Amino acid sequence: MTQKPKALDHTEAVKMGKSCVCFITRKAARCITQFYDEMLRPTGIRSTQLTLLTTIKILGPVSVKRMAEVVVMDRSTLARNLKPLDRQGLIRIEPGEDLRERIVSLTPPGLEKWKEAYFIWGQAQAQIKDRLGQEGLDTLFANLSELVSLTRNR
Amino acid sequence: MTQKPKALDHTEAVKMGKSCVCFITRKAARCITQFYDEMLRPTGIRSTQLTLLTTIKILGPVSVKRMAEVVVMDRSTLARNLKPLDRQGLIRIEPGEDLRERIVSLTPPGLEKWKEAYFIWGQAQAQIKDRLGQEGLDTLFANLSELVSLTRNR
DNA sequence: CTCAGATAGATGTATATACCCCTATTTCTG
DNA sequence: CAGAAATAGGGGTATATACATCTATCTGAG
Repeated sequence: MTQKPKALDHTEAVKMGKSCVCFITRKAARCITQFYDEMLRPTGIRSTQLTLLTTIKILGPVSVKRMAEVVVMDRSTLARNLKPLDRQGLIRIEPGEDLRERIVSLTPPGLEKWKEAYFIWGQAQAQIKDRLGQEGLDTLFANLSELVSLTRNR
Repeated sequence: MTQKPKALDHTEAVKMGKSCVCFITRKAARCITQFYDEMLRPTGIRSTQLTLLTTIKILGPVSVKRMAEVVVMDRSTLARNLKPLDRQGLIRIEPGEDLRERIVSLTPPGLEKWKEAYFIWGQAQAQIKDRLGQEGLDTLFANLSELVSLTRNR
């Protein structure tokens, strides 16, 4: 059989374009982020920031290190992502008892902002649910969680 | 019934942390990107860049505008993401017949780099498949594609 | 043919992301 | 207890991402 390198390359490229988990996941993240961000626009915060506010709300005063573990984000990334929230006065960052640590907590304005954003988040989430159904949503969640743990525990 | 605002807030926050599609998708994208990037490290290119090389390979000489549509990426984002590839000499960017357009194409070194990276991509993809199974992979793809089209066609 | 509107990119700005290396602490070991 | 090892963050660097706005070019209506 004669080989046709060019054609073979092309087939493989197409296959990759259609089956790359990294590509589709990043693409979906871009799209879904835009969707939520657009809805959150009136609040002045973005989806990532809402995630962080929520995490702080749940974990109470918490160190950057611990937060980073929970949201599965690089420590330096998280520290930088916290800055806009700090600048807007939505969170407080102060040294902990262990002076190496920074303890993050929600300010009263931060709590208000969270409530405002949570309301809109509910609307965005409902739109997604309308389209995927609760079952589709559950499957998606299970799949993505699997992906996360797959890449974490190696 | 007496209301307990604080406790209610907390419950809602936890619910959001556990069910936010945007959060889980972004988290998965971070994890999977790190996974692929780590494997691709020896090649000197990253997963996003491999995606772009592949797209260029498939679409042949193509305008930035068209490419952006295909990969579902903002035009300005794409233009900036192409720069590292251009700097490394893996792609060529030149004016099209329509002088407003920039036409992107793969250089011979770019093709070589693509082949090298494709090989590694296959290994990464295989590891994912081992864990999710072909079926799980298909479901994941379907779910995420649904998410993309959901946010695109509104 | 001319000019108004549409289109493709480029640029400014801001956030998001991670790696590497450095510093300040803390903890552990001899 | 003193010095070594571990740990938490900070800052540098580079890429990834999008929106708003600007410029150059093209196209279509008159």
